[in-house]
Amino acid sequence: MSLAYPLDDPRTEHPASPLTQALDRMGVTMRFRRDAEIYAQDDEAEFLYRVVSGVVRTTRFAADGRRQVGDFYYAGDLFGLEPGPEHQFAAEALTDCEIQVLRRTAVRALSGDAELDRAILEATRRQLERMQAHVLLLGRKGAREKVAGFLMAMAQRRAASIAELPMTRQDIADYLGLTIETVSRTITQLQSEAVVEFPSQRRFTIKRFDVMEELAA
Amino acid sequence: MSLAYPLDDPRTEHPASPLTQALDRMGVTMRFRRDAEIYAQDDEAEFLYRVVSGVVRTTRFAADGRRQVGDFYYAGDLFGLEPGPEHQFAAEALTDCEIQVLRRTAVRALSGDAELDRAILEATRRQLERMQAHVLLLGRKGAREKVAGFLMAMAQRRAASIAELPMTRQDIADYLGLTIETVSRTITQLQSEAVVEFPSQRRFTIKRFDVMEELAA
DNA sequence: CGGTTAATTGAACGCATTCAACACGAGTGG
DNA sequence: CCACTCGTGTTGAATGCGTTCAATTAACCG
Repeated sequence: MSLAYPLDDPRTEHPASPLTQALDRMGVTMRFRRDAEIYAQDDEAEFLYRVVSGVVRTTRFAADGRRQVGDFYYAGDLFGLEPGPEHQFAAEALTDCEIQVLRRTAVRALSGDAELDRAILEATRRQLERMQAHVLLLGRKGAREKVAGFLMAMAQRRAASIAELPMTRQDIADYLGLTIETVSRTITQLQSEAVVEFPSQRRFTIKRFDVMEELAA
Repeated sequence: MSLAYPLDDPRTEHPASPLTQALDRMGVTMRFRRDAEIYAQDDEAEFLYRVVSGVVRTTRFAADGRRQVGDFYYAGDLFGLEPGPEHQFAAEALTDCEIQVLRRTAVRALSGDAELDRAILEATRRQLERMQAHVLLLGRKGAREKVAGFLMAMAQRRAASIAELPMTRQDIADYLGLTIETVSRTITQLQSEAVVEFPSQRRFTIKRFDVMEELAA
């Protein structure tokens, strides 16, 4: 079983919050292989999850079969914070990954620890912020703007000058509310305009940051 | 100065949470007239807000001048919970309204009150839930589905069989990532199919719940 | 090497947009 | 009462962009 992407992924080094500590102490680390389901849509929201390595995506299927990708989570990110008793989105392993899992009731038992509560609130706030950014992206009219916005966000996740896309074009399309063909065409177009460069299908660098910023603004 | 909509709006009766109590005790009630700005995009996020009466919308302007409507808030709803030090969206009075305002530092000073923290977390969770629903709406392909989804959500806010739309077609369009013309045409079409009925431009009832549910699913 | 999935490219279509004109209601003043 | 205005909403016709369907190419892995 060889991994498509390295498991150790020292991206955003989150500080050792009480929540991280609680997960380390009381959480169980589980492994999922590519495309395995971590939890299902409409499952009880009874656990809290943290990505140790790999990448996770959340998805929701509409009645007509269309799929909406909610978000992508990288090492250090918390997910499963969705409100309500049931998950609105399913969570799947985009790549093979390690996930720390903690029962919510365990968090609640630890409560009274105001710092822990605050850590969860902060994580929820971050999640909200990302959803707002997603709304902004989806609200954009043009495919160029959507794709550019997505690539900019992906590039920002990486400190390195070259960014990787662990997800397929289909994932990107379902995230942006477009089709694979449109995503592909748009990327090709941005390349031909020397705005971005794709040395391979899943790796890219931004050549004209100004143009991209303008599109993603 | 006559109001377009009644100020007393006993819709969702939120329970008297610690947060509500704190707002009642320490909050200041302010009045805004239609289209007045409650806070600006990129303002410091230093207050917490609660709608007493009237309706509020949050908006964000892109660099190209396009406007994205983030959400609509009714009596009892909390807003201004956005993460980060700055507001991602501006808040404006959609109708004349009364707003209770509470300094965040005041909330923080009251903290240690675990119940209060939990109330804020719950409000943030609800906000997140609404953003997720918004992402789902925006991700939909067709204008029919978007408009139907919006009308369903608006109808659910009202217990009454007849629902009101305090916002303009432009607001709806900017919320759904469409144009006013498309919103108008779609509504006309739904009417001609006897799926919804608009006795006036701002009031409607759903005639074929099954069809609407199918579209909004 | 095949075999399979992912990604790109091409051509025709369809839906939302754009630009423009018109309708409607509320408020104002003759 | 009518005429006028302004904001809001509806309707029409032509355009354009993303989609759809289809075929081809590229990448990955046995």
